[in-house]
Amino acid sequence: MASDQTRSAILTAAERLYAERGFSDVTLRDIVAEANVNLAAVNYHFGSKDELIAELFVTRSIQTNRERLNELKAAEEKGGGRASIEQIFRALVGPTLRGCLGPDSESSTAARFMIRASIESVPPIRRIKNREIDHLRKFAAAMRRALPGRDEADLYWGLHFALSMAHHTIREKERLAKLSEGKCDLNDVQAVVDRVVSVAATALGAGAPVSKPAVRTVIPHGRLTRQDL
Amino acid sequence: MASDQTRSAILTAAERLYAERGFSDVTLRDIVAEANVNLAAVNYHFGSKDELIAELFVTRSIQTNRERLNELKAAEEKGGGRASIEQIFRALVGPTLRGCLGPDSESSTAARFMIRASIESVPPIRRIKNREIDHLRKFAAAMRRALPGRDEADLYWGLHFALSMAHHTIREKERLAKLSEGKCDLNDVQAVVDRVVSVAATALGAGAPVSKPAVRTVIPHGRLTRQDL
DNA sequence: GATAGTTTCATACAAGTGTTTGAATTGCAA
DNA sequence: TTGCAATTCAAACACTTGTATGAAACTATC
Repeated sequence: MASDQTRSAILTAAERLYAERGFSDVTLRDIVAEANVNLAAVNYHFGSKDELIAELFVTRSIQTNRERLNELKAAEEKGGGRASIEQIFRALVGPTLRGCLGPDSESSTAARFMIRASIESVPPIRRIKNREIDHLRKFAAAMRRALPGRDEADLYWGLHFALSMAHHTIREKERLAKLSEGKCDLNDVQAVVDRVVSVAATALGAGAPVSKPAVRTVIPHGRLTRQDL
Repeated sequence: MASDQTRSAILTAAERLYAERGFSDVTLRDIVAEANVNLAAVNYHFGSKDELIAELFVTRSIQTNRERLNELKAAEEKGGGRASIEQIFRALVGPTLRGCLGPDSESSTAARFMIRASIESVPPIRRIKNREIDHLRKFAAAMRRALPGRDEADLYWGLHFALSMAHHTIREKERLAKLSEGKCDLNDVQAVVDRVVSVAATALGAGAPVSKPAVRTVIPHGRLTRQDL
């Protein structure tokens, strides 16, 4: 099984290059040059370029989804099996926004990679995103528990809008900063999360948002367990 | 000047193929085969593949932006130089949503092309989108007139969220339909527009949304005036 | 230390890409 | 009809791309 040295060198180099220059501008030859490995190593270790990209994306997605579910679970346990709608939305959009915005989003390769993935959307990543539905259903279920009797469509629209605001903020953060001439502070992640949660919750006719801190640890790339995402 | 027949045949074929199969799957050879013209015609008439894509996108963007501004202007004139925040949001998201959602979005090549452009985001299109800021500033100005004294950042966030919900709904309409198992009706465009406007306006602390019909005419492709977009 | 399995390597492959070329053709005006 | 510019065309160009190959180097086991 050797040291996996080559394998993780490829992952690290690929993530950095994709984060910096985007998927369409980076070739396998760029990656192996950066990683100081042979060209054939990519196909040997990953099978194909697309599988390499998929593994990069899955690794980061697993982390985000785990954080989301942890936060949701914590909120529900504290509330005796039921979380407030604000807590649910916070668990949904918090991890993503904290990961892709904020002070270290410029320095963190993982964050910049995920932003690229959000903007460019190449085929292997699209395929994975399509499997995210099961994950979202868990949040829909939590919302149903929080707002019983509420029209189902309203709940889904609320979930959808919460994700809309979070993802679009990440995708277009530069444009928003330029448009607002810096008046919208995208570095204050806490405030951004509060705002998104507040708007999403208000749209559902719930109360005012609550504030809550959170931590984030970064998974290094390595052999992947891939329990799906 | 000849008949421009070749030129518009290329535009038509390109838009259809891009709409159907996406940018990454369609080559110039596919396009010229569909258009029954010579391969070199693309470079002769457009200069490059990217300029062809840019022209396709600019044509449709001009249409959307014109509709937006017309609707905004109409609302402001009716309100004596000041439109309500709901009217402003409606003018902003209505044309896009009507164009990309609704019954004819499956049949309309233009609509499917714009959805592709929203999902895939290739370089020439990204470059054009970056120039959209001037256009958005006009809406920011209208919002300032509608809600004088309101914090500037709030206004920009409101504008941003309105666009977030509209664009994300277009991008992920299939996922939302699947997630909600059809409970979210994306064919009722009027209702979708109402919902987006309502949420965006509520987020700004304004009142309930108003309802308003609108018409849409499709510009055929042809020689482009390109007064920017 | 021989053997079997894994990993690395240089190199070639095969195909597809947008673009260019220069000659043919067309259309229109003088 | 002639002349000239605009357009079309077949062909090739010049690369880049991801992938495959088969020998070499390494590693661990017996």
